[in-house]
Amino acid sequence: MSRPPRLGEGFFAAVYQAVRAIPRGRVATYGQVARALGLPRGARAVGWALRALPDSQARRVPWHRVVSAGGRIAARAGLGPLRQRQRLLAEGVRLRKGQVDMKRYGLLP
DNA sequence: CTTATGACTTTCA
DNA sequence: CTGAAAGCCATAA
Repeated sequence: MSRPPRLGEGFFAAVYQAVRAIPRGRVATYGQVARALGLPRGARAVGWALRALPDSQARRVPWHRVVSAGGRIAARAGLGPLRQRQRLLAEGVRLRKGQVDMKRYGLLP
């Protein structure tokens, strides 16, 4: 049987896999994830992939551990930012002025 | 093929 | 600290 066309199969999967590798209680930036994928300047593309993250996968992909440069929670429509904040707090990530202290919780130095 | 979009990032005023 | 602008990347249309 032939496979159905799977757009962005590689890239999306790579992003999700990289995000799954972020340990509980730790966070990484979009830029760091992009780097891990070999795209030093593909931060926006990572955001695109997470935006397209289906609820089914959201269960096993810790998308809330991905933040913007400096530890800020990326703004977007809906309750996303609020839920992200709650999830982070729930696993012990303290916020400093609404931002994550990357020195302490950043996965990478 | 060309445009437009967005969970980004960095630089500059 | 704010905010604008430009650069970047994968997709969507």
